[in-house]
Amino acid sequence: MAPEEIRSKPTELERETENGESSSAGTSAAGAAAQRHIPPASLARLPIYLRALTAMLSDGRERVSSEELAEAAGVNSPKLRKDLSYLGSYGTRGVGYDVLYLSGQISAALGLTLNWRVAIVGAGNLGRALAGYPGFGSRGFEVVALFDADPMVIGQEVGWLRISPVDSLEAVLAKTRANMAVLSVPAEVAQDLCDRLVESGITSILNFAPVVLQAPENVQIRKVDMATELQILAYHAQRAQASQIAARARLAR
Amino acid sequence: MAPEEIRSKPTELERETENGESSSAGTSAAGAAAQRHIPPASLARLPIYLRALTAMLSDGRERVSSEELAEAAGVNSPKLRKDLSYLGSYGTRGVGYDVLYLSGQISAALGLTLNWRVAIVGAGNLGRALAGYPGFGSRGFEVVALFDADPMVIGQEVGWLRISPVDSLEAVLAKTRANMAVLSVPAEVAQDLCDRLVESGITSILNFAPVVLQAPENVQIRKVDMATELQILAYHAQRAQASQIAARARLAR
DNA sequence: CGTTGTGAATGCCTTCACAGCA
DNA sequence: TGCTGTGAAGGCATTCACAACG
Repeated sequence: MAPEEIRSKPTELERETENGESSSAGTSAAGAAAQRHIPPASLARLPIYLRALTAMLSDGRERVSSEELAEAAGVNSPKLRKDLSYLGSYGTRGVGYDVLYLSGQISAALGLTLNWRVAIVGAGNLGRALAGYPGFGSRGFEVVALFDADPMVIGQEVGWLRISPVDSLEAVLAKTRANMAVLSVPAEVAQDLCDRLVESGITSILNFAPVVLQAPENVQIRKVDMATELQILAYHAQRAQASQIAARARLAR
Repeated sequence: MAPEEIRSKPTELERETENGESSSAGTSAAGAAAQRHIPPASLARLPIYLRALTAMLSDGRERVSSEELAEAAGVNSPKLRKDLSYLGSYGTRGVGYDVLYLSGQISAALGLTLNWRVAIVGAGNLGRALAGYPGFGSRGFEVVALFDADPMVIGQEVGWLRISPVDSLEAVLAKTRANMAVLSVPAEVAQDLCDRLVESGITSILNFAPVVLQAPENVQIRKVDMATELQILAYHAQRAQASQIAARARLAR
């Protein structure tokens, strides 16, 4: 359980600055993350950096500057450096960052050294796409269960998994010791299944259904919604179009 | 082409306040949106409000207060009101909002009254899931083409569409007059296809591939990445776990 | 009288410039 | 000398309280 910290550059590292509560003497942190809290906006970019670093690693790259990494991640370099500074000082001035070391540190900060056991609820095209997504396994995420309600698909195999009946949700979650869930079900049943997941002790849910889920606040819910994204694109496209028309009208005048 | 404005409460509406450039005399706006610019954070929430309103409409609901709508959308009511205020004053003090009217106004602001013709590139499980997604058609988005590179799937039918060879991308985009694209292809080929889309005049792209795409800045790109979302969940779950362990350690002391 | 619309205050995110260090 | 790490400044976003108004 307690994740080994990936090291390769043993410099100053120990930081005892707790996150506010329980200050005073060193609680010394049972191996795992006693890191201070990362601002949400920065947190959301860390996976991007990690992905870029991983790509560099497989290219055999050993060092990288903030400038290059920022470019690869599509941000500017001061932003990148500030983001990394929330984790610690893992670079070398005048040189740059060690690719392997930095990726290890980001992984640790994100908690990817732990074993995440993901249950996917809903085995339609989307659920199957997710189950077969290669990006999962490579990052400490293991899909341990796949559910559906349709008797026609229950029992089918997808990759290494057999689709379980959603009736047995609670039992299978317990047996597989899943600690995360992905909801890829129709909107109408999403809230009900969310409730059952929460009831079963799941506290991290990724929701693909186009509804706002209600859950206790100790449950972390994130949503992915392509309709929303398309609508935002439509807004910008419409504006671009409108200002083009306006420009043409100005010319014609 | 020029979208009809959905009306049902003809009050003060005309706003000529252009977005900065081209001020002076009334350019009078060719029917469409001459609205002022909406802050990104608010913009991202409008689709959620719209979805909640649509659900209320189909429940036969006619009026709603900011409090109720906020609840349904998972935000607090001052935030909702401020967001709506960027569009205009569409409520009635002491009463609330007309559900139909407000949803029409949000749709118009987002540009959903125009016809968006979407091409989906990549017909794997994800691409098929997207092609069959019911949320598209209902919001002014029409899937007009579906591409794949695999000779085994080219020619297959998905819903009303036949899968086209990606070799004919440019030709089919032109013929179908697509003005938006969704990329649901493997990461390795995403940038190449993005380039071809841009070359063909597409300026709005929704990217599901786990790479940062490079494109000219007049091209709007949005990304959806489940690996990123899961990693953010992992971060929070790990923290919750860590602070639980810390609490237990404090008790044991 | 109840609910919207909005200035003002607060807090968070980003940018910038440069100090600090290998 | 060159690149990282970070305080300080500026710009958005959110919150709040209340004025405006049907």
